[in-house]
Amino acid sequence: MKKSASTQSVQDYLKHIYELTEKGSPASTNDLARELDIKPASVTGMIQKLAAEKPTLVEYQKHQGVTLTPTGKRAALEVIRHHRLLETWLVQTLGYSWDEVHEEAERLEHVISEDFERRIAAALGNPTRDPHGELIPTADLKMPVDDTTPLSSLRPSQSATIQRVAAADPNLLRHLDSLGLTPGIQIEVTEYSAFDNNLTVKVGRKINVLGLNITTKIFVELIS
Amino acid sequence: MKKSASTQSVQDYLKHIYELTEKGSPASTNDLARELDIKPASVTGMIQKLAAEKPTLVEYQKHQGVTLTPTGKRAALEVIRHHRLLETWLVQTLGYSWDEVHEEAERLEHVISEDFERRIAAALGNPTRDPHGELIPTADLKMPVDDTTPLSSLRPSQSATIQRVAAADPNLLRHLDSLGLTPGIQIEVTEYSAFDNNLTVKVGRKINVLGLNITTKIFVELIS
DNA sequence: ATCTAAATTTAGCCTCGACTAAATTTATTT
DNA sequence: AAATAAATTTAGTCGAGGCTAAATTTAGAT
Repeated sequence: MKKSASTQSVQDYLKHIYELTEKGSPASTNDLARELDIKPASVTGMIQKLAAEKPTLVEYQKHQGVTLTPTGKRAALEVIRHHRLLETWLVQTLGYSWDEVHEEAERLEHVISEDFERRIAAALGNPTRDPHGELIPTADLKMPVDDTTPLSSLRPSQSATIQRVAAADPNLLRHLDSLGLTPGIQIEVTEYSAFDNNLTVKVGRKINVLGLNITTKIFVELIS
Repeated sequence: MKKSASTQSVQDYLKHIYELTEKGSPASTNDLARELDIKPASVTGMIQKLAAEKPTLVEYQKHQGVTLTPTGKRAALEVIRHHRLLETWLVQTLGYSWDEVHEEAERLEHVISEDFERRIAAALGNPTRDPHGELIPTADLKMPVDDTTPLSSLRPSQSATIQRVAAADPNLLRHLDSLGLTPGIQIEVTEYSAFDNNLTVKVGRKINVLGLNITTKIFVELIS
C-alpha cells in the first residue's frame, strides 16, 4: 500500500494560485490566504517550501507574489478538471442542483484516481462545461479559450445564449435558477437603463430586470 | 468553512478495529498495526489518545487490546457502509470490475457526505450486499446478520447460491470470476475428496475442482 | 522626500500522527 | 520456576502545516 502523500493542501494552493493568476499578475500572499482561509504567514511558509521542492511547481520572489510554472499549471488544471467533471457528474447522475455540488466536489477532487476521472468523463460524453458553464480543462490539461461576453455588455435588441454563471453563493444560484437564468438558455435584451445600468431581459415568457451585480456574473454568446 | 478535523485516520482505526473484533476478542496492537500498515508503537499512541477523547469511541486496557464502544461501532459501520455502497456503485454505474473497486472506494469512503451516501443508496435501490457479497450496514447503522455457510462445508448432491466471496487479492478475484464463481451464481457439489479436501463443483456447464484455500472464502446459501 | 498604513516575511511555537530505540510486560518452553 | 521469545508500551524525535507576535518591506499620501 502506497504512502498517502501530503499532496492534499498543495493541490489547494495550486488551484487557487491558478485562479488568482488568470488575469496575468502573480497571486499575492494576502489573496491566497483569503482564498484558502488561512493566515498570510502560513501562506508565506508554504509557498517558500513549495518553491524549493524538486519538481518546481511555483515561481516565487519575496514580496512579488507567486506564479505557476508549466508543471504547476498542469497540476492545477488536473484538480480543476476533477472538480468540474465531478460537479457535472453529481448534477447529471445523482440529481444534485447546481447550488449544492460545490462542497461535495471540493472534497472528492483530491481523492479520485485518473481512472475514475476517465470513466466519468466518458460516461458524461466528455463535456466541455460544468453545470455553472465553467470550462472543463481537456484530458491533456489545456484550458479551452473562453469567448463569452458579460451579459452587462449587451444592449436592447441583442439576443444571446447564456454560457456561464460565475457565481458561487448558493442563495444567488437558487435565485438565478428561479429566474430561468441558467447555461443553455436563450435571452433577449429589451431595455437598458444608463442611469442604474439595469438590463431588462426576456427569458422565454419571463421579463426580468437585472442589476449590474448580476449581469457581470453571467457570460453569454451572442446570437447573430 | 469548517475545520477539516483529523477524522481521516481515526476512521481507518475504527474500521479495522471493527473487523478485528468481529469474532469477539479485542483487537491487538500488532494486528492493528499490520492492517493499518504502520508500526505497533504508533498504534499504541493513537489508541491511547482515542481512548481518552470526549465521545468515547474505544475501550482500551494496556496489553489487553482494544474494542469499540457502541458509539465507536456506529462510526465504524458508517465508514463500512460508505465503502460498500461506493464499491457497489462504482461497479454498477461506472463499469468497474470487482477486483478494481477496493482501492478507489478506500479513498472515497472518508470524504463523501451523508447526502451523497443517501443519494447513491437510493439510486442503487438500497442494496444489501456489495459486489463481493459483503453485507452493507443499514442506514440506521446496524450490520445485518450473515446466515451463510462456507462452501468448504458442502458435500456431494448439495446445491447452493453463492452469496459472498471473502477475497481481496485482485488476481484471485479475476480467477474466481473466470471460473464463474461470483455472488448470485448457483452451484452444485458433485464430488468431495476427503484426502485433500477438494470439492468438485458444477457451475452451469462448467466443472471446477476447488481447493480448500478457495472454498473457505466462498460463502453460500443452501438450496433446500 | 518623508511618513504612515498595508502587506509580507521572520521567528518561534503548537498539534498531529507517524517513527526508532529502549524498556517493560506477557507468553512459551524447557 | 527460570529463561527466552514475542508483544506491547514508553520516551524522545521528526516533518507537515497551521498559528501569533514582531520585524521588515512596499506603497500611498502629504
